[in-house]
Amino acid sequence: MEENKHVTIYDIAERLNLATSTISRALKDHHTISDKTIKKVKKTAEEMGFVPNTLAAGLRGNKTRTIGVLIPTVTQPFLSSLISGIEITAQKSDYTVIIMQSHDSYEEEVNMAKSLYSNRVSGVICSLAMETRDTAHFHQFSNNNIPLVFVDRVPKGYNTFRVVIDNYTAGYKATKHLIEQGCIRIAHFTAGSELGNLYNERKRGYIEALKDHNIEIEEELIINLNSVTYEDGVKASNALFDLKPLPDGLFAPGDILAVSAVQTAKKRGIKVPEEFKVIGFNNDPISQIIDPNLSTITHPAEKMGKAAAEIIIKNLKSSKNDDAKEITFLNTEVLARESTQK
Amino acid sequence: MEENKHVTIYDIAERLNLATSTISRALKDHHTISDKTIKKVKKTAEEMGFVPNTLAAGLRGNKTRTIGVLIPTVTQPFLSSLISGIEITAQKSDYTVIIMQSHDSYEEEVNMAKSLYSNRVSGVICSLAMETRDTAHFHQFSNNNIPLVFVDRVPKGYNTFRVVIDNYTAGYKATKHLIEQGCIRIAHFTAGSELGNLYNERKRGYIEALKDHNIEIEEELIINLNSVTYEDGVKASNALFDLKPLPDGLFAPGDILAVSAVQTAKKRGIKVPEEFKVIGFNNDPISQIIDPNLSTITHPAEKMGKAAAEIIIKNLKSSKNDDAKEITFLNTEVLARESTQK
DNA sequence: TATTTTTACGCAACCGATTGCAATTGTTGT
DNA sequence: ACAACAATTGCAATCGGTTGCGTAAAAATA
Repeated sequence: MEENKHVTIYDIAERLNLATSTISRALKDHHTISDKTIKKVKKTAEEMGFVPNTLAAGLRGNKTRTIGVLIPTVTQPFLSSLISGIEITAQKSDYTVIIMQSHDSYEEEVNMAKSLYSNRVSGVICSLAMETRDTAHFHQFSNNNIPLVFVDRVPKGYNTFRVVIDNYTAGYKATKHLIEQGCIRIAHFTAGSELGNLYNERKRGYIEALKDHNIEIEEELIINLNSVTYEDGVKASNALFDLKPLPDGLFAPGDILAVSAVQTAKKRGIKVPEEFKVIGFNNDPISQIIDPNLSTITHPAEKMGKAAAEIIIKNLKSSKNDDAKEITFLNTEVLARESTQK
Repeated sequence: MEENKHVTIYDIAERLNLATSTISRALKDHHTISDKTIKKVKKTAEEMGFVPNTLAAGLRGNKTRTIGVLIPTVTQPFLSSLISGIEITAQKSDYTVIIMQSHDSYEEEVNMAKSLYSNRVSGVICSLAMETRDTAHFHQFSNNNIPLVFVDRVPKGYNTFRVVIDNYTAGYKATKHLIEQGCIRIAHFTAGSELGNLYNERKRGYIEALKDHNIEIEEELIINLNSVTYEDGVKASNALFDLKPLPDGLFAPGDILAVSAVQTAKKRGIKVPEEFKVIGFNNDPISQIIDPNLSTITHPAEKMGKAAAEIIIKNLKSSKNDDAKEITFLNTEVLARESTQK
């Protein structure tokens, strides 16, 4: 096994009797270098198997062309699609993506933010951990002019870029859809109010839709879950089905929860959608697999990832220090499938 | 907005009237530095908000504590779980993970391998792209003593670490399970023989199991798919159900395919598992959602990720240049659920 | 008290690419 | 043929930690 040292521009320079500065410029098609030299350098670089050391370039230029992604986990369909979008866009502009999982832990998020900073990422895309209550650990980016984009689970009162959907409207639409399908006693699952309180927003939409249609809001139909997991969904569903006059609809703010409700209903002999209609959220793959197919709200994960990455890249190009950090809203729509059919 | 320059060890050195070498060593608890100084330095570093520049350290020390992950996509459940495992293990040893998606394209894989090398990753974990036929683009790692671990879809005839399951045995077990459940005409979906030919192995297991149980191998029951997708699964399923004596079982080497078969069967009025039993592969989330629940073969994604990361980290610690690159086999087992019930 | 051994810290080169400015060579104009 | 200018290329500093080696100060030994 050869212990090949990495080939550097010094090696090329020596071979061609040129200065490293010339090599460096030639490789980048700098206009002050003659075409002959450029060709010669590139050819030699290729021959010698030269691969630029991005560390050196990054250190010198103080820019790494790296986007740090800090999210709760990569295994949720929404988040893995988000990553996919980020990565595709980053790739096109020759950016590298570093991914870290907070596992919804505040402490890990803080450490990882520091780690990203330590890696001198050029930009950061983050979806907040559930636990996170304050965002001081992101100041290191803002203070150093490193573009920061929050996606989906975004903090309030922090002037940064945000890429989100309108959770209020989405919640409203989902609920309205149930009403239109004939539901009159509509339940709702919601989750602990975290910093990026998207569940609160969805709930708000739910409540407004009911109000607008003159349906009474019943507190017992709104169940608060500890976590958005299948297990907690089953618990909540059972609690729901224990109610005396059975609700006839459910707006679950996540497909996993909706699926748990559908399956629990089945087990208890409640027919979906005849007796009980369900609409989920996210359009996860499972929504099309489960029987009956799940009506749901689209959540354009990949688009959001692309949008976030584009914001970072654009912002990095035009180094004008925009103080206005716009919020990007992406559309959602109701996907009416079997689980809410009349 | 403050244009805070990053705090460096030079800043700390100046403030404390010490040399940068002392600062550097103090921050790492070097034994030649007095406890007093160490404490003082750490306190000051903290106060000044010092965050080490990993680029500088990486450049100088030629080690970045970064693991590059090169996989087809992050959105497949198996692969996102793999990442999760890698990331968890890396995190524990203070390694950073860089992720790149080849999208099953050979060309992208080549570029990204170069990009990882360019980023001077300390180690590489890769699952090959479908298109990939040769592995020359990985020599840059092997030649430079950068540990390289292939996972799941691994090349043959390349002396590197490999973390895999025994696809032959898994295929054998799956088929045997169907036989035990009473199937006598068992179909099989397989996919184009790529470099890391795990589908071939599973097929081999399928064939051997049939032979061992004196069941004739019928070529028409073995359907070759272009891609392992839901759409192609539906096509293959329809082809299968067009056969005159209907097969009574299917070993699908992926849960998506199995699900497509189950749903196609349902649509055509074929009862699962009464008339047609199906076993999948991977234990994807959908396997537990679909009705009937899908029997499947476990594929320990997270464990495989952890194992791969551990190999890299271990190998990096003991810099002894092991020429023996062991293969790690992880266990798989049959999860008997509804879709193969007698 | 003089000398050897520890202990604690400083000096300066180094990793590899980038870049402002200087220097050299080549062209054009007169 | 010579000045003026453009086209190329070289020099050397720089980014920020790291580390081998040297040295001063403190402690131990003679």
